[in-house]
Amino acid sequence: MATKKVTSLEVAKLAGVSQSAVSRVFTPGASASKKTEAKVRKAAKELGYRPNILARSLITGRSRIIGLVVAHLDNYFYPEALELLSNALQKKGYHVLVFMVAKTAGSIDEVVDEILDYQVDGIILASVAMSSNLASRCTSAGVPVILFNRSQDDDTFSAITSDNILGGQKVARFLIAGGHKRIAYIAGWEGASTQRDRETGFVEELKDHGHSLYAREVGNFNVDEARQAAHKMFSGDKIPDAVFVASDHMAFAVMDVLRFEIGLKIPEQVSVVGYDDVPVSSWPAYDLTTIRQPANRMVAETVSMILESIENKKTKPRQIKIDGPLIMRGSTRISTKLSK
Amino acid sequence: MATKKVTSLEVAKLAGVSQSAVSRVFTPGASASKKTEAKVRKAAKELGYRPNILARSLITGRSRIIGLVVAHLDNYFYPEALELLSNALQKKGYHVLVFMVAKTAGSIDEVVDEILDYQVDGIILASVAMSSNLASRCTSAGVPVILFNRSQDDDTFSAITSDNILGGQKVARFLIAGGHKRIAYIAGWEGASTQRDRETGFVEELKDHGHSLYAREVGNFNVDEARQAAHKMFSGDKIPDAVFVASDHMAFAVMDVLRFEIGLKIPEQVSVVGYDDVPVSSWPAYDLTTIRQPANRMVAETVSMILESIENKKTKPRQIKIDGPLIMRGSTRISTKLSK
DNA sequence: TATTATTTTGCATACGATTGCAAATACTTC
DNA sequence: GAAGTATTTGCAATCGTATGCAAAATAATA
Repeated sequence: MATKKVTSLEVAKLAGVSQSAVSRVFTPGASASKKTEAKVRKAAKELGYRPNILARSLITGRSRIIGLVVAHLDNYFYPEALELLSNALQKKGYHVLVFMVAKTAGSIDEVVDEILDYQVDGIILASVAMSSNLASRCTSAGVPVILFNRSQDDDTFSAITSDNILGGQKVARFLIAGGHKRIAYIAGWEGASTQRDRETGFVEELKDHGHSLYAREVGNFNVDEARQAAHKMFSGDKIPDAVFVASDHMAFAVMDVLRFEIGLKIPEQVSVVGYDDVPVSSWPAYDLTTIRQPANRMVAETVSMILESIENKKTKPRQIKIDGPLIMRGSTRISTKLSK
Repeated sequence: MATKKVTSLEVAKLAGVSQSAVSRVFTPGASASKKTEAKVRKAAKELGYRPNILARSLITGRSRIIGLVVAHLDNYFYPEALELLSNALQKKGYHVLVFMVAKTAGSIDEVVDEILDYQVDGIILASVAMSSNLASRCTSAGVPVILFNRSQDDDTFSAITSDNILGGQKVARFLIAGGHKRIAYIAGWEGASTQRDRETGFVEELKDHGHSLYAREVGNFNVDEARQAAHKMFSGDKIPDAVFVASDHMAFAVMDVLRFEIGLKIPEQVSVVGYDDVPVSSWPAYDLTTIRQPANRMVAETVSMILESIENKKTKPRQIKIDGPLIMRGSTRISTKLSK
């Protein structure tokens, strides 16, 4: 009934020691004799005492909270990443405070300010950009910032991404090797580095092999817009025979339009390639060829990097790109025989 | 460089007022004259001051943090719910601290203990059960607990769910009306109230109409096990003509098995119904008939209920069930001869 | 203008822990 | 058993903010 908070002082009284002794027992790396430790532990258990993390944070200056800013969870790559991140950080004694934002750049600064209010030990920005103005706020506050699945031109930030340029190249080589002649691209949101890199790698590699982009539309990483893009792209008489879609999620929408609205056979008439390798991609209904973003390795790098930055504020920002394989599935044809 | 924390004291000095004055300006509902408020605001902006939430929490006893415990994000209902929850709470000035847990009951108590360490103002358990032992810890700590998408037999907890019993009934009526004769069920994890309620409503309603369950397997809310269940269920010679699957996610797996491994036509040979109405259900490749869990309303109720409990500790626990419609799509046939 | 009612303000304390310092205790070693 | 070293312990200050209380300033009333 009475919402009683058990404090270290009460434990101390019960155990017959000083309050500092109690604190030392619960502070890793502090010295206490076996005897007092035993007494304190016993008293603590009896009262149900647990240290107040907030009070501890106030004095140590570390909250063991990591702020995570994430835009949408609609791309199923993020739930996966979030789960892995949270688990990995939990194992290290940290926890994740989640902040959702609209994609519009304006609100992000505001949100990061809120984050800083919580005295977080670090910030992870998932697929979100940040004004350099605010960036300096963070660094001057001593809070490391890491970009996850996004990079920014200025290398003031650490950033973890898959190797999007290389990924785009792989797709290009794969489609060319498959004998495709009219290769198209459906882009994500142009403000995203992931989008730009995927397209750059893809287009450059096409060019290097004497191909050029046969068609291009923009889907903005959005299912509805991807649908429209597919309609536009495949409405004429001379349609592409392969399309690289900048994310799996858009690719699913594109496949649905091609199959169920336009009536094209995949992969016989059109090959479709995505990017991310979210779980749905492997489901037989889509069976989508795609580039895998190795979420577990990306998360592992992110975690180790942010912890390192927390330990040692001097660490220089690094950009890490993690290579991911092309997962060949049934949405692409590989025969060199031409269909038209 | 110098990781300087700006404190209210520094602002006070610059503004030429006392520290309390600064505090009052930033404390909603405290009194300060226009003049000092202006001075303080100016100084604060100049120094980039923002109140330290942790220090504030220490004294007010409220952290404006809500602990959210969630098991897996693999069911795509949860990302959606998480996003809505986080957004709604953010609007009210709260933030979500995420704790991932394994589904095994043991670890949950441990996690809730960790949560309490952060002095959270409330706890939301998403699809997770809790020992009554721990429950009393929370209430005695004055921390309200709400179950989201799960209920527990003892009504010591507030719980928000969709009306799973009614949902199961709706599916039964719908399948019977569709003229199905051999109606089967693939269950979720038997430890979940959602599973039990869906099955209860379904089976009872079948019985009331003179039907009984033609077959039953268990999928444990798990894609792989759902696959196996489908294989088992549809391997004999006399197979069901309709199957209700306890979650959309499992239903997708079942559909894939039926179509691509067993070679059955949906809905001509088998009707499939799911539960949740996750976004994928409406995608043409699945086009799954399902019961919608109204995530937005569930979240709205959850938020208003937890805030209410925080304001007024005396509130009695309530169980709320929210009705969701059956969304009819292409995975089920509707008999032309039979009608009601 | 004098007097009272109302705000505003500063002082000092509290929230629940950590930690440097010095005193007290335990342990070695001769 | 005494002297010296290592360990444990309590005291007290501290982290950054909120808030009760009394004094000061302002507004309201006669």
